[in-house]
Amino acid sequence: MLSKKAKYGLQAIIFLAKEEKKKKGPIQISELAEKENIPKKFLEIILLEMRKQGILHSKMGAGGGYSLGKSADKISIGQIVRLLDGPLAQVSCLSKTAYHKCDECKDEKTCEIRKVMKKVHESTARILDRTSLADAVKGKVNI
Amino acid sequence: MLSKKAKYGLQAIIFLAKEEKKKKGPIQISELAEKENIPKKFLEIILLEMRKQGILHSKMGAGGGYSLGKSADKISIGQIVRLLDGPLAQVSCLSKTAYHKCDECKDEKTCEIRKVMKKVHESTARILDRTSLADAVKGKVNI
DNA sequence: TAGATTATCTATTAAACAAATAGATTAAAC
DNA sequence: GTTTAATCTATTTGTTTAATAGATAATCTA
Repeated sequence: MLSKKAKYGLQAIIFLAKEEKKKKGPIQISELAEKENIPKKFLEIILLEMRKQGILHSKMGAGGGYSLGKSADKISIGQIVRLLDGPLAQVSCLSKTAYHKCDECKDEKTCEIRKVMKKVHESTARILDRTSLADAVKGKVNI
Repeated sequence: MLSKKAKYGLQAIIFLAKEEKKKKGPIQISELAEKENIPKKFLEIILLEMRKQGILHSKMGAGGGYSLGKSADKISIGQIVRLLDGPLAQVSCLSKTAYHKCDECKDEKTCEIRKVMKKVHESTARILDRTSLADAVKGKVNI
């Protein structure tokens, strides 16, 4: 399951991507929180994390707010989910972004669990990394 | 990520499936715990849950222990994971076994997050539901 | 330059969940 | 009736999730 954090983050960035098209400058946290029904303070934390990764851009002060940090077709859904919820892999020995040998595992080569989850991970990563924010907004999912 | 519970459970049932072939009667929790390096008391809980679902069978008293509750080709990996870690779906509105409307969601039909995660869920469920315990033990994964 | 606006930082909290442990009880075999 | 092994009841510890509060820093406008 996605955490609320990841869900809120996705909702927010999708909202921003849609606004981007209207060319009306940055959106304030409070507006975003209200429109998407997300607890404001929690949203602050989430947006900040995305900004630190460069997928969002922010501006302080009057007339400030949040906007996309790069073009929506350069942001993948996978990147967002990994950032907010951690690795996509079901077992850490499969993660490319955060590899870590499983504690109990005797032999990665013969581990049956790993073998099954490898397929799951591959198909998940494939979909999420190939589908950009721009695609998602259009309702297009690349398999 | 799989929880330790699910990982332990899979390790244990795979072990049992392999033993089944040797036709040597049930395996005791303590042996299982030792061979697979799983905390015994924790393993008890896990095995019990699987027994209650009918995928394991147990026998008390001397000479007792655990064995598969049905043939390994009638147990899917998906069933085990769902049992121990809950629904496979990334968002509850996609789960067939535990459907639940998302709190914040305005319209399921147009939700972009749902649309992407639907594909992920479909491919995950496909793999895990089509791969039986017997397959997994053979190192075979059905896509 | 003062005041308003808006993001950012530091800190804290409550509740839920994950992971594990301890001890008593029940069922079966011999 | 003693031994073996699963089962039940209860508790504990630590971590994570989700959220809130209040102070601070940057930017705009009048």
